[in-house]
Amino acid sequence: MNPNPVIDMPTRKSEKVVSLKDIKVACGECTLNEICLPVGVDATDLGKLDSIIDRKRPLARGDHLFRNGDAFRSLYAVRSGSLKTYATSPDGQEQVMGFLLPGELVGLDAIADSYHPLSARALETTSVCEIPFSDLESLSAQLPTLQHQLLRIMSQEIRDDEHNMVVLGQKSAEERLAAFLIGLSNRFQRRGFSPNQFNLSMSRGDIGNYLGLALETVSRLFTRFQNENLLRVDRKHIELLDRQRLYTYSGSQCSEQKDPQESSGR
Amino acid sequence: MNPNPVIDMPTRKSEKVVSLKDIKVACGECTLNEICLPVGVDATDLGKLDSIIDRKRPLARGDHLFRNGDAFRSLYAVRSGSLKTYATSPDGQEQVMGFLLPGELVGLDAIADSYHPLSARALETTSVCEIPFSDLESLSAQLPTLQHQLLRIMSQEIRDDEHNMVVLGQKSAEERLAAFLIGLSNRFQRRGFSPNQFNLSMSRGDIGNYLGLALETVSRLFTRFQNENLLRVDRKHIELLDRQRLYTYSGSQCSEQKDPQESSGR
DNA sequence: CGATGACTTGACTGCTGTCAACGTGCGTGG
DNA sequence: CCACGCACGTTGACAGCAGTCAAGTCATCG
Repeated sequence: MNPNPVIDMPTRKSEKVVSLKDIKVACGECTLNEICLPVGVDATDLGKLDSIIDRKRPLARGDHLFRNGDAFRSLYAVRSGSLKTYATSPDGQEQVMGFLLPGELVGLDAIADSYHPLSARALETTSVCEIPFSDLESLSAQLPTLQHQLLRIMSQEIRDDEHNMVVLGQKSAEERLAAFLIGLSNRFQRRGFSPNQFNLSMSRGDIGNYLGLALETVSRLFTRFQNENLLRVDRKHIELLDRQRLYTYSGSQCSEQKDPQESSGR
Repeated sequence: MNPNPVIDMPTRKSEKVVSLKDIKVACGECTLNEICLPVGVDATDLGKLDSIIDRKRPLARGDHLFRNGDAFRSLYAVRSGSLKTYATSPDGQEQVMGFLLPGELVGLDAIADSYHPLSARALETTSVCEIPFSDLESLSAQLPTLQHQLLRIMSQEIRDDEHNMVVLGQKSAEERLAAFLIGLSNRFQRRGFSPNQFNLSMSRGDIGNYLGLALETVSRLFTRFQNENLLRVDRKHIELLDRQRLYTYSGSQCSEQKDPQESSGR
């Protein structure tokens, strides 16, 4: 139920102090290392990367990883769980900018001006790896594959954002939701989860906000898609019944988060 | 009229072959070097950067710098003129993704998968510096300031794209156009042009496409803004009469392309 | 078991897209 | 130099998608 087959993690509600060693899992043993920062980095160099990374205690649902305006010191890689990032407008309105799944990097937009333009909040129990940026920069200068992978990840983020601009700028409500679901499905698949069945960790309101739609519209579309036998939805649980047709619904050219790095099997 | 006070350039219509030396201007002498890739790179290292950069002959209006699907080998820095980037959907539709002004880098979205996901086309006579990416990567590993600046530029791009997502997802038509004009104005100012008076090198159709609006809507808004004495518009020429009020119109929180690097004075 | 928050459904309004006609400026060619 | 044609831009009429407001339902948790 809780999408977390990746890492053993202290039981959710236990407040007892957990030794950091217990949740420390080296990149080499992390099942995400084929889609995360270490891609292409060989075993010996992986140790150097490991040594700068700090595995933190899990965040509870609703906890902030950082807030809009915080000084930028580190990037974070999601290890398990999920996050949302959002901007806050002067009048207090929230604008959801993205959802982050295991293996994805948060905070790339903060490098430019050394503070976080967005806030990041856990949507469920979530653990992250903290990667101090100055260390990462030094290490990148020494490890060409690491430098390359960092640039690739940032490039991929730019491309994904461009894709989102198309979705937001040109697509109808139903196309947006379809594209969103296909994108999520692809991302889950890439992480070894079922592409046809998953739980949404975010609310309807978050989805609507992210897609530039009213939450009522999202809700209506879910029931419509269900009536058309495209999918089955039960509260947070989604089952895609006809991924192909859903893809067509999305106005095609939807390939959000499609395999960025094809290196080893799986 | 032609926004090009930056670099001497061969006369527009002359078809005679121009020696490459004639248009070769080293980064050190380029007035854009305070907002371009060389930021922070000192004089001696600038020579190394220079040596990998290839200054090409100017593109004519309508020429492609690269096309969707082309292999990725180089980034390009705009030296003078302007470009638009756009995606092409399966059905041949164009989606404008951005407009590029002097000092800005094109092609950052192509690093991830080694081909260009977008096409780039000159909106007017435009010259660019070609920067072979493999050379840039090697050099970055040697020059920490160059590596840092490259990461900053990519981070800035991500942030700008996030800003655009807010504009497209949440803003009304008038807010979008106002935000677009404020953003352009800021970018012109940064390059030493007047922030209150400039020429649009792109068509109404391009603007609408970029903002997710029908070109008719863009046209209507221009006349409305003019009637409200926010600006004066004559064909391609725009004069902003009340930047403050236009900013308010944009739904605020608009700071697209605001001063990224504040290092040395003017 | 009641309260709270998330979600669903309905009715209505309005913004913005579409279709269509018309105006305007520029380049081409006579 | 003028006339024509074309591309680009403006303006108007109308319609439809999606937002807003509002009421009602459902699940979860104390």
